[in-house]
This record gives sequence, structure tokens and C-alpha cells, in this order.
Amino acid sequence: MAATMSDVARRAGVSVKTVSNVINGHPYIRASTRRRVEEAIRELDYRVNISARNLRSGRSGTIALAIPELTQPYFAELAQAVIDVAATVDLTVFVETTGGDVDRELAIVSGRREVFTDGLIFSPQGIGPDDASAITPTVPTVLLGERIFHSSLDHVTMANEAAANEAVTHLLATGRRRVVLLGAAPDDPVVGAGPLRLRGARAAYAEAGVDLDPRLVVAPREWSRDAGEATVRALLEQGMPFDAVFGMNDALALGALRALVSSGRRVPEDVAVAGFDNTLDARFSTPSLTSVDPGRREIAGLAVDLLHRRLSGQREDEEHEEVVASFRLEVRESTAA
Amino acid sequence: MAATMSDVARRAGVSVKTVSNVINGHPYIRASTRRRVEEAIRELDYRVNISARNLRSGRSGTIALAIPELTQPYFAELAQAVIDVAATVDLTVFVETTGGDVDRELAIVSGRREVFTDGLIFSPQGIGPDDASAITPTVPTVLLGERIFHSSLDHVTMANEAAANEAVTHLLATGRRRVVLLGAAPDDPVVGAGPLRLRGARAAYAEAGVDLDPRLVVAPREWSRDAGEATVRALLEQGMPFDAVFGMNDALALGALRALVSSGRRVPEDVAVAGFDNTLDARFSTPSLTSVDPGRREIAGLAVDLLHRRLSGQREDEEHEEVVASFRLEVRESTAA
DNA sequence: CTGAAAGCGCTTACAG
DNA sequence: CTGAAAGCGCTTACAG
Repeated sequence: MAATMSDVARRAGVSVKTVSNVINGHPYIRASTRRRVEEAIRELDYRVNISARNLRSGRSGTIALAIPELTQPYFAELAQAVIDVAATVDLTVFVETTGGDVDRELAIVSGRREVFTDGLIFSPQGIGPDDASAITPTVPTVLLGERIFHSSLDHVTMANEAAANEAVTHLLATGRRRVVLLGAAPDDPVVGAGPLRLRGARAAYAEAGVDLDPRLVVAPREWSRDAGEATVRALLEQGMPFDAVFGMNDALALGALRALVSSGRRVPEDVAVAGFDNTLDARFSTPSLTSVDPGRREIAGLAVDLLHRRLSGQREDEEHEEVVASFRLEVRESTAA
Repeated sequence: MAATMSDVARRAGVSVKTVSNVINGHPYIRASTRRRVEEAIRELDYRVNISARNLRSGRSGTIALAIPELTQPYFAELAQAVIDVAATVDLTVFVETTGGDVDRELAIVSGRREVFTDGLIFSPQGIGPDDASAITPTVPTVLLGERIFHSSLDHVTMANEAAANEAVTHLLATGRRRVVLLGAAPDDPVVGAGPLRLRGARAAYAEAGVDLDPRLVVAPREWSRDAGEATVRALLEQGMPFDAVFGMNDALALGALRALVSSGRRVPEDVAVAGFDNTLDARFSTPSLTSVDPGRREIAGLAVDLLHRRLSGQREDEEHEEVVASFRLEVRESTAA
């Protein structure tokens, strides 16, 4: 049987309250008392029962991060960033993966969850604007990304449009004239990262005074390397001329890179390639991949800060913020002039 | 104020016990009773208090997975695999990252943790055999990997030696004679993946009757792409002749690939490269990377199964197993003959 | 099939 | 600075 706080109290000859004070770093405890308690803890190999603490205090010191899946480097890196930032304000992160499944996402965002957390950072993928009304969070929640907007939740976004604009402007500035826009379908009705990045990319064409061949706007079935590779391979096979590819995430861009190289194209000499996310994969691919850095660290920092300030009572319940992280285009080998 | 179980009971006109039975899927409840309870739950928007449940039952339905960091694809993919497998037996996974830090690892493995879980799957990186005595788990624990052995814990390992042997045998069989062994130092005293893979690689040389130039055994400062790239670049700069590289993980191999390509070497024509881990990065690099698949899915399955069987009382406390996952060499472009 | 009571192990006011 | 008591919201035997 594990020792309880009252076992410790009895052994140290103090009350349970005093043991609790010592454990929770309460100040103003006589040094001798503290020493006696700590000794009793050691002797009994006592450990706090987290469930009891959580039940009584109504808090857990834990926040959840819900993302589609850890096998996508963007999300793995985001998760690590959130974990690291949260640790600086003594919050533990529970990473939950949804697989982008609508039901799982709805369950998470409406409080039907298996783990008790004080807050939630949620990056939706399956649910869309139509599901906004089904969002009935039971804990303070910060939304990530552009899929959903909800007037009574905090929100951290990235500058999708401006960032995509800069990437395509860069490609056009290096002399490319037929830049494939790989990601969103031209008629995608959803307000999300894809359509926003597409809009920014289109604007770059317009601003450079270059006509965009509509056949260069292509949407793979998903934003994965496999799909990126297949889509670009298909373009090559049908003899479509192009001299650059803007992948709307790094996975697509890396898939494109692979299709190009395996078909004998040289990158960047024959075709330039740029991506979006600036994952570690972009930095280490061959050639290294030019990519938009969406400020992952900053996104993590902003999201945790919004939650932490609310949890610690520094923000009012009715107050809701929307913040935008700043981006930067990382130019690398894949788009050399 | 959130509704409690007794609010629901009052509204449904039943006892708290009956509400509990309905929520926990207890059989033998009159259909009409169940319906009334479910309606009351809906009306009151009642949600179970997880802390209270955990405290009373002494269980959480949650297991922890402690890994060094999510930014390493091997671990991100392992984490996703563990999450997926655990879900099939109704266990939720709490991913904890240690950064390979000795103190954090010791804290986790001796029960000083912030979250209440029923079990632990632990992949140590910082602590070594000398710390084995400091391992005093408070919950059933499964160790992963070769860094530590502990007679009273379950253990899942991979066939490091045989797998490395097969990879190097493959390189030698395609005619390469000077295979760089990139990873472990020849005099590394630690019993871990590195020394074991080195031993298997050496044996491959011996079995093929090829002499191993000791200068081809090189240890980067860490098993990262950066370090792999720097180490191979240094070899190239000092004019060391070699016609293949066996990276003891994919990160090292991909770093080597990059150093080779950026210095004008062709892969696999001039230098062949093989890795270990078979991460998604290996499949998608250019050229695609031959790599040992250590059976990540199987490792996740075995670890969760060991834990689940113990938690569900199907295994005795004194019983401890050590299981080895099976591997397979995935041959790809980077080692074409 | 359902109820009444006890109790899991903490923290939180309330005192002094 | 420390104590005694209450109570967080469930599940678990024990009855019937």
C-alpha cells in the first residue's frame, strides 16, 4: 500500500496541512518542520496522488494539444515547440492525435475527452466552418489555423496569404514564368490555409504582371509527399510545361522534388521548387528546399501564452484575441536563380 | 457550476449508482431506466469528472510514453504507432519528452511525474546501465531499446546486430569494399544500439572476407543529420577513400547523403548509402534511401501488449518478458549496384 | 436490476 | 506558522 499524506503527517508529527504546504512549496514554514516532513517523505517513499490533488483543486496543470498526426513533421515540430514553451510556465502538455477525423475532433472540442486538462490548443483538420456551432468547449480553448473561426475563442493564425505571395513573388523574380501552384483547387469553397495560400500566390502573379495558366493550379488528393509526387509526375507525363513549383506545404514540395529528379529534371536549373512550413526536412533535402517559415515557435508561444494568461486569471472570460504569427521566406538551393 | 452525477440521478429519479452504471456501459439496465438517465445527461450537459473517477478507481486508462523528442522522425513515428495501437485496447497515451536529459529521465522512471498514468513505456537516451539501480518505477513499465537492462522490467528490443549485419552485407555484396561505419565509436563502452550495430557491421566485413580500415569507423558527436553531414564532409575533405556509407540511423545517413551530393559525388554510382530506422524520410529522400526497418509498428504493438496484459491482470507481477522485434532491410535507390 | 453509504487522498477555507 | 474538519465527485463493495 502506498503511503498517503496522513502517513507522512503522522510520522513527521505534524498535520496533513503542513505536509501539503511543504510539498507545494508554501513559504513561511519553519525550517525544522520542513526538514522533518521531507525526511518522512523520503522514509515512506511518499508520492503525491495526482488524481486526488486534481479532484480537490479543480486543476491539473495540464493542457491538451490536439493535432491531426505526429507523423507529419510540421505537427511533430509544432508539438515539441508547444511542449517546450508550456514547460516554461509549468504546464504539462497532453498531445492528442485526431487523424483529422471529424468525430474525434468534435469529441475533443466538445469536452468528451478521456483526460482531464485545464485548457486546449486545437488544430482542426476534419471539421470545417459548418461545424463551428458544434464547438462547445468545456475548458479555455485556443484555435490554430484557418479552418474555423469562432467568435468566442482565442485564435492563432499565420499570414498565409502574404507568405504565399512572397514565395511566388520570389520565384517570379528569379525569372520563372510558369509556376505550378500545388495544393488548393481553384474552386475550393472552404476558408482554409489552401485557398488563402492560393489567393496570395495568384496575387503574386498579378503583381508581377505575369499571366497564370489555369492548368498550373493543381490540387492533389491530400497534402502528402506521395500525393505531391504523383501530381507532379502526372503533369510531367502530360507534357505540361512549367519552370517552377510552389508546394503549399513542404510535403507537397518534397514530393514534387522527387518526381522532378526521378524524371531527370534538374532542380533548380530546369525547375525551381519552393515549399511552405520550413520543416527540418526542407533544410535537409537535396537540394535544400526554399520554404516559408510560418513562425512555428512563435505560434506555439502565442497559443500557450493566451491559455496561460487565461488560466492564471490574467485575462477575462469574455475577452478573446486573434493573433497572427510572423513569417519569413527561407531561401535555399531549390530556387537559386 | 457543472452538473454532477447526483444532479443527473436526481433529475432521472434514480440513484447515483444507476447513473454510473449507465455511463460505464454496465449491462442489465432496464431500457427505460437507461433512456431516462441518458436524457437527464443530455439535458444537464453532464460530463464525467475524470479526476474523481481516477481517484476512486485507482486507474486512469492512460499510459505514458517517454521519448527523447518528437522532432526526431523515428520517435514521432514511434509515438504515433504507440498511440494507434493503444487505442485498440482502449488506452490513451500521454507522450512525455525528456530531451534525453538524465534528470528528467530519472524523474520519470522513479515515479516523480506530473500526470497519473497506469503504466509507462520508456525509451531512455540519457541514462545508462549505471543508472539501472535508480529505476524504481511506481507503475508497470516497459523499457525500449538497448541502453539499459533491468531484470525486473519488461523489455522490447530490436535485433540491432543482425540488422546492421544485413545492411553492411548488402553493401559489400553489391561490390563496395570501403564502407564507412558512421555512428558508434570503436571503443564505446556503453551497451547500446551504436556498439551493437557496429559489432554487426564488423561481422559483415569479416564474413565477406573484406578487411576493415579502422579509419572508416567514425563517430559523429550525435546521431543527427547535421552531425552526419559534418562528419562525412570531413572525411571527404581529408581525402579518405570510401565507396559506401552505413549510417547507424537515417538521420546520419541522410546527412551523409547531403554531404556527398553537395560535394559532387553521385549516389549510388560513386558512393552507396544505407541507413537504419526506415523513417518516412528514407522513403522520400532523393535518391531514396536503403534502410533497415526495425519493425516500429511491431515494437509499439509488443510494448502496448505487454503493458495491457499486465494492467488487465493477465500477467503476474513477477513475470517479466524480453521480446525482440523482427527487422527487414528495405533496399532502395541509394544502394543500387 | 437498483439503492444507501463509505471512502479514494488530497486542498481549501476557517481558526487560532 | 500550523491544525481540525469539510468536501471535491466519483466507484466500490454490500444489500436486497
